[in-house]
Amino acid sequence: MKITSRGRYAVLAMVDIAKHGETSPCSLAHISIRQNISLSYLEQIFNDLKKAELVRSQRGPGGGYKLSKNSSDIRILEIFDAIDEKIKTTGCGNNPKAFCSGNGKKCLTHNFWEELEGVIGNYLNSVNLSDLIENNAKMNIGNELRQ
Amino acid sequence: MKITSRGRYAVLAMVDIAKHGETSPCSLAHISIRQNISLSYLEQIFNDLKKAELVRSQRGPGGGYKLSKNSSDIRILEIFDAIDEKIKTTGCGNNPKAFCSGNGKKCLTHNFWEELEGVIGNYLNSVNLSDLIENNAKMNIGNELRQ
DNA sequence: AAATAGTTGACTGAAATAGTGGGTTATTAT
DNA sequence: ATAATAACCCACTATTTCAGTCAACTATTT
Repeated sequence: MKITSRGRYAVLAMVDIAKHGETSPCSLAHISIRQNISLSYLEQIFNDLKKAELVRSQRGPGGGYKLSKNSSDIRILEIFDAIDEKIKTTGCGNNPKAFCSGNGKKCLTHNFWEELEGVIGNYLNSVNLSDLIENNAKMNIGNELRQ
Repeated sequence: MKITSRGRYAVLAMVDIAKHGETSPCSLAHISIRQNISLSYLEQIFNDLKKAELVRSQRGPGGGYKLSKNSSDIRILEIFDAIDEKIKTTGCGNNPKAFCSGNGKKCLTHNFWEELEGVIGNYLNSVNLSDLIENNAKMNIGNELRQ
């Protein structure tokens, strides 16, 4: 069970914007340096984030990206959906026409995997960007400082 | 976020044994047919399950694998651990000596990913093999039959 | 002795992932 | 106007992981 770098980067970059982009937009170049993520890779990711209308872009000097809503209104699950980071634990992808074994029957573990997907999805849906920033602020007391 | 086939197969095969191997051992050949999993692949997986002492083997005709404990005493998380299906959502793997960025600092999202790992781990630890069989029996009422 | 079934290790094809690189277009500041 | 900036877009590649195969060997039972 792993998360792709793409997924991790997307969330990290969004937190970065939530933190630094309150007033003026954040350029990908800055995010790239602050969070140590390849610029070209960020471009691809933000293409998707923009399509999903989680961010707005501004071209030219002084431009960059801003969140399209309040940071407390952007849930991590939305970011996952935007970049197509799927939560997929079943083998069949829940296609009711061709369950697990392909013979229309669910395998012995199908329901369990679906429940696991639910557990993960619920958690990702319960956390928003502003939670992450607050959590970080709390944890920083007596801990390493974060960028 | 995906689970590997290896992980899915391991749990599925263990449920199969829990269901069919009460009295006499289950051969991998039978599991292979019933659950539609490549025999050679199963062999690799059971090598690990045996090392972790989740199953006992019996060679020769009539042989096969049996659970080494009661099905209600085998938690899904143990199976994951046995076959090295890691729950890994951080980028750095939680190595305290070289966090996320490699400079000793945690990234902005590190704590969040760790919490997610906790949520998933807790769930996998809360379910055992006998739960899966019972759940299936329940769901079968008014649902498709399972193999 | 023959059949069964676990044990072991090397190897392969395919797919996904992560990342690079080059060029284009819009906007802003000088 | 022009130069700088930064988003936008597309094609390509290297690496890794995954899933599965193949072949040979050993122990056990009938």
